[in-house]
Amino acid sequence: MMSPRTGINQEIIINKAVEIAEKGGMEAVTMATLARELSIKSPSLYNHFKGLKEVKLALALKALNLFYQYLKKATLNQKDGSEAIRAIGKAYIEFANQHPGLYEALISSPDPSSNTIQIAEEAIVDLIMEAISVSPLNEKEQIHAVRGLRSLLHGLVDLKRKGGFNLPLDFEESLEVNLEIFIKGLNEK
Amino acid sequence: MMSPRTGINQEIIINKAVEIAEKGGMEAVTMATLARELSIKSPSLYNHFKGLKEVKLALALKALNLFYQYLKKATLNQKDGSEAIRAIGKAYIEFANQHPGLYEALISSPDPSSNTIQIAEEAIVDLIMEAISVSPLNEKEQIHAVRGLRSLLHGLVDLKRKGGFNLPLDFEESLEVNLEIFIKGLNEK
DNA sequence: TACTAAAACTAATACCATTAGTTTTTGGAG
DNA sequence: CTCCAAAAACTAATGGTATTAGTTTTAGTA
Repeated sequence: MMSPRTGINQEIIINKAVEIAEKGGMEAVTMATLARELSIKSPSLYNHFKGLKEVKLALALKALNLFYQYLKKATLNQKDGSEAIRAIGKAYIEFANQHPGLYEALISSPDPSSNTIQIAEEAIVDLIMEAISVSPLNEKEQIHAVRGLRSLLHGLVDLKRKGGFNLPLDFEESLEVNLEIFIKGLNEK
Repeated sequence: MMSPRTGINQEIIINKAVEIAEKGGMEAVTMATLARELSIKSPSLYNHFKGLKEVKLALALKALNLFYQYLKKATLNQKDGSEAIRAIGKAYIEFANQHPGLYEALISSPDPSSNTIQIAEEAIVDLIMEAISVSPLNEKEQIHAVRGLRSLLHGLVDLKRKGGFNLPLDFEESLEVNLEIFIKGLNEK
């Protein structure tokens, strides 16, 4: 089906990229590192991807889908609104803690306007929307609130990773307190 | 006082780095670009800074102080808690919109454990703390809430910049709705 | 078995940061 | 007023990165 000389392919490259991102973060995902780890020379990678950006885009897509699966699992057991929000918040931070490299990959897509990326993001947004749609807000406000919850969670992850939280105060507790603040604010009309 | 051959100095370099960051983002802040813009050769920069990381640290510090001044001004007119939170939130997003390169610089300090950086960050945290200290939360919860507000605002900025908001919905409105959710959640016990 | 196309390769270019070693310059000491 | 030492510039070189062009290898298919 693929004719002559079946060697490395896109899937193999992206799997290796996942591995490298998990070990060393996005900074380690380079054509040079990929080639070394795959025991080929870096120009050979251009037979499969146009360049590093395209590799990172495919990696972002893979990471987004893994992230979605993780969040989905966490919300499977039917829960009411508040519980669903807590479950999503907890899962979001768990994923980012356990897979910092993948989280970095999915958040720093080199081309956010890409169709495939937007579709994958939409699935996550829909998941969060379900949890929030129980609130007394109108639909527009609910979409704003989804942005708010995503921003809160991403902000917590990103500021923590960048050393923005210096006071000796438990991070998990910060998550819990702020989820409660968000839930209360959402339901108090 | 500085003896022989007074040429370029740290201040001049950082001012140019600010200029470059404002125009082209942190990606454009390189030793090569700095040297070109200052009409010197890049190795000469090493007479004034140990390397690019040190330059970026000094730039982050400068950006943090400018950011602090901006937020400070926005909260000068004595306001009650909720109004202060709205003012800080608005100013935070304004600064990030008007100076995306500086915001990027201050948030991506190459060494968050640096003393000078931590002191500058603390000033900003204190500013936000003042606004939040009106709430009925205990002190520990208030610190968590400061983290929450910072995370919400940073998340909004960062997700927007990275193309994370695709629905045709006004960004400023997202800010306003989520500030109200936060304020309500903060005050409802 | 031979051809073809994919996938590897080598070689080269053009960036980047950084180090080592050399030259230039100039304020202040004599 | 001269000279000298130290600061700040320079050149040259190394090694890292992405990428392009052109060549060789290889394996499935005709």
